[in-house]
Amino acid sequence: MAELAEVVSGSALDAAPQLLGARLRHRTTQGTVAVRITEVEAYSGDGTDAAAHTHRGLTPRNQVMFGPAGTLYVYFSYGMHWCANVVCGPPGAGEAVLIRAGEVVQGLETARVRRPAVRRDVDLARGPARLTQALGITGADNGTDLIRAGSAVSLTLAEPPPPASDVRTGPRVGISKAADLPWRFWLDGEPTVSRAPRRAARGTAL
DNA sequence: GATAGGATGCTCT
DNA sequence: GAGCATCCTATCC
Repeated sequence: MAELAEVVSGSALDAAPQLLGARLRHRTTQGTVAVRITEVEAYSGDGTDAAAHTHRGLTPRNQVMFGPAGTLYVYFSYGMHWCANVVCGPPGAGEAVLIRAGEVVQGLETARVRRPAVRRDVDLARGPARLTQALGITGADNGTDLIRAGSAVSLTLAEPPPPASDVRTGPRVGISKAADLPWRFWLDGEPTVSRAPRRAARGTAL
């Protein structure tokens, strides 16, 4: 099986589809919650991606994204939401994969307590901000090493990986720049995948 | 079911 | 001061 360190050391675009099906786990005093990742987006640091946080260079907020691959990059968005990314590429590349949605596979009770307004379990982590809420991830977890055993937040690749025939790709969601790039990846048929605002967006096979 | 609009505060120009 | 990698509620089919 592919090693996580090896996967994330490649470009975000290469790593993103390989992170589908992986498990993201957060251990806290409240309990451990884990999700199986069903939807991701790649953000490139090669200068062509105007939507990437690193597009205009190093800032205090995005410095983690310029760090080593396999690090958790958490940022605050819209004044109320946290979003989680996995840093990819060599140090200084400024690439990351946004974790957009997942299925809660461990700690269901804890996730429900954190998101009491949710009626259906498939909505617990459907959307990037919902996913961090269900896992209990906040800015305090920014910079966590996802590869090191013993970290509060850890990432484990799917074994076996999901078949390529189940992976779909299409335009990213919720951005205004470089919105035409098909750098969103998700698992076909998963009810936990967040839907595109408009148009059915069935996506294309990988 | 689909869509529109408000909430809310950090980040960078 | 403008712009967000969003979510939730209300309202209308």
